[in-house]
Amino acid sequence: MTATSPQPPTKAQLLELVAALGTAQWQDFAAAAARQGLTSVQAKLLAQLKGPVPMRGLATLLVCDASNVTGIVDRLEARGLVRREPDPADRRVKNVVATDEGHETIRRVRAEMQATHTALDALDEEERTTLYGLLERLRPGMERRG
Amino acid sequence: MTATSPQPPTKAQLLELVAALGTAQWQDFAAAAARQGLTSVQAKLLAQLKGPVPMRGLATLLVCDASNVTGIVDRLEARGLVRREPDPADRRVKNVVATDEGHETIRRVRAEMQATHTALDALDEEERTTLYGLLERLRPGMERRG
DNA sequence: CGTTGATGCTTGAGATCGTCAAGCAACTGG
DNA sequence: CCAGTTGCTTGACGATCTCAAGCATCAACG
Repeated sequence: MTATSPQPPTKAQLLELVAALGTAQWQDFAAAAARQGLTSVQAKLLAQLKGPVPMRGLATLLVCDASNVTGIVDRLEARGLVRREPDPADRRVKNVVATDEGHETIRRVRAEMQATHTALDALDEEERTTLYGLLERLRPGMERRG
Repeated sequence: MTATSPQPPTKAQLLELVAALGTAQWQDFAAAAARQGLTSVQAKLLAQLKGPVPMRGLATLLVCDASNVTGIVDRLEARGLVRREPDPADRRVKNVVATDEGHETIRRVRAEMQATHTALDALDEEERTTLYGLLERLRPGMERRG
């Protein structure tokens, strides 16, 4: 059935496959987060904190209401994984920063996404380069509405 | 910057890109579902119903507790999008079936995932074939734990 | 047949997630 | 100084999710 040039997949098939892998990866992430005692959303927020980010910025990144971020940060802060710092330029703003323990925790989550790591290990360097290129081509259409 | 053979991406870069696209696609799906008055989870459940599926099977497909499925199906049933039918072979089992309106609703959700459709339209047939092949190579590592 | 154990589903309690409306503090532009 | 905007929090409420408990049914065994 498979020669050097198989039948091109329909858009529906491709869409289904992309959805399936997206779901699988998300659940891998959620499971890894749970092992660190975090919900998926908490881990996702923590993953954004390479530097200080204002509450409003987090709401934008997570595509949710700002009032929702308040609660998530509350719980992370209660566990010592993030800190709220005043913004020197605007006293309304609170910048969220990951603590050392926060950074270490999200590093562990990423390291423990076994299913994803295993899957990526199945590709050689050339295939990864090709895949990366194709996915980058998809990105422009995906980010910021459709 | 880009020659015919760019530097191979690190696994971390590839992982980040996969995660970003997975997130974008999920939010595209959630937005399309919301336009039909559904939450993402309700739409996701509805998307599984090509035929009758027992409650327990849905819990397995959605990777969640069976008691959770009860509530989601309750709400879908109250809106006439699914039905619970007795299983002729096992009176404990209730099979969930999408109604005509349920099928039509999930069809509309899929059709309205504009960002995803637009993104896929950016690829030509050969690229889609290549991408499909690579994603299929990833699947074995992703499904069923890692 | 009857008992024992496993399985399918629901219920209730409790936590998190998510939105909206309202409120206060602080910035911005006249 | 004043009006409008913006950033964050609070409270109310619904949806999602897990766990423990309960009921009905099935399967297996004596």
